[in-house]
Amino acid sequence: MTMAYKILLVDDEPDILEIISYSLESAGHKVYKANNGLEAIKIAKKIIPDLIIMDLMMPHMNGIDACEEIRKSNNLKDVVITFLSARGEDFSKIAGFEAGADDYITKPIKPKVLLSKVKSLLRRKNSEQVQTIIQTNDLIIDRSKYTVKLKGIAISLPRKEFELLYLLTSSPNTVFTRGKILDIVWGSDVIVGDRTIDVHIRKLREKIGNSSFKTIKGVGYKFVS
Amino acid sequence: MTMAYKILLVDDEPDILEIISYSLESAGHKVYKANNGLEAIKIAKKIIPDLIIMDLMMPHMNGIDACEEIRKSNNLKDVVITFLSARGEDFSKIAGFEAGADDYITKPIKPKVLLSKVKSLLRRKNSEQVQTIIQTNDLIIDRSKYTVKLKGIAISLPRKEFELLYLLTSSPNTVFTRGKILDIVWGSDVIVGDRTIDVHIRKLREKIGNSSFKTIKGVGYKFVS
DNA sequence: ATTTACTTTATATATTTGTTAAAAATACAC
DNA sequence: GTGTATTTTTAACAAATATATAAAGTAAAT
Repeated sequence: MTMAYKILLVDDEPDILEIISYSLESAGHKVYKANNGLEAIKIAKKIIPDLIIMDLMMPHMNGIDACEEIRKSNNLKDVVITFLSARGEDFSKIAGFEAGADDYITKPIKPKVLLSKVKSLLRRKNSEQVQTIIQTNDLIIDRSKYTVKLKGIAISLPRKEFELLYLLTSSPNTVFTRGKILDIVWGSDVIVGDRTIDVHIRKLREKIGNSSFKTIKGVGYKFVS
Repeated sequence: MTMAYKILLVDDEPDILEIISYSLESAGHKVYKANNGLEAIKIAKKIIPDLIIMDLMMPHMNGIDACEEIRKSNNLKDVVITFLSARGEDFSKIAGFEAGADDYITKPIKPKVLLSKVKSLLRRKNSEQVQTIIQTNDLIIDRSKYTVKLKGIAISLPRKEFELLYLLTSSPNTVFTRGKILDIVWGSDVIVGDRTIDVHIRKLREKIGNSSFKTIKGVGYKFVS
């Protein structure tokens, strides 16, 4: 009954990477590896891990900067991040929390300690989850599975379209301004034009039905149920 | 649609001040400038800006101290404050937000990024509005949802009509002069004729009912409940 | 190499908003 | 009450804006 999680492991020492990954994998998790912060960000964006375990000191990009960068990404806001640090790096530890880390583990790493910590971190994450399934007349949207059913038939939506649909259906009959949509779906740091939203709405209309999405000129869009 | 905000810009480098202020001003904001923290506090207390963009490192008084000082002032508690920081400046200082900053922007500053951030910060501030739902005998008006229900039936109104209805119903049985209506619904710097208001009233009368809107000849209109 | 997702751009289309002028209503003086 | 001046209503039109859509470019994934 142990759920398998995606864990991203980031360290520049191959030995550490090996040791930790072995113990996590034998606990049934799927482990991805990166050698530095830059690589970590790249992989994280791709796989959207449940947990990131990251060394503080690394070449190219250190853990704190990487953490900061990761927290900026909309899809990765809720990922649990924990740092690995050598004993005595007290100051950095504090900085790590400010960067958005959830916990830290001191080297040398004892597999047992690590596993129990991972378990507790992921449990915390899971219990914090909000509403993941939205139902309307014709739609069933499952956030955790990333699936949409229209009148019982599964349809597949790319990420942005899904997020947009999810946002609009989360408050039916409520108008969302383009600004708000950009903030939530794209994230406040992303710069895309307003027309981009229109195009995604169009795609949703094609797939879900024209009448479900109402344009409020001069204001924004709403999902009608 | 584009609301003009008061933005206080604080930096000791005249060039930066110039560049940022130019891009903010061309976006329609009113920009005030200060060269250091002390000056910033002085100006802020006077003008009560909507947003303060402040450099971290400045002579006389640095950004963090100024920020703390500003947060102490009662009138300035709700002002949005964002720091400017050079890339690589001690992260703990920036990300701590202990001083009460809401966000930070790293130099070098790209105007597009800045504007998008400003937009999003100010939107956040604005969305913390209070009363959004107005109820009268037959009407339910929800500002945040941008919806109007007349005797339980949803009707849709274009923006200006909605704003006008919202204004009049926000104080039923109170006469609004055309001047006041123009100021609030159209904005004080927009120039449209008085007849325009009459026409919009007419449209509301068509949709909501003639008797709801009373003309006070020579004065203005009121919503009767 | 091909497909898929996302964004941008330009043009077409639709809707909202604003103006005008004649008609109607109202206020007021006599 | 009647006439006159003033203000508002109304409808039709003009102008300004916002959105829809197609097409094409970009980047990433398979």
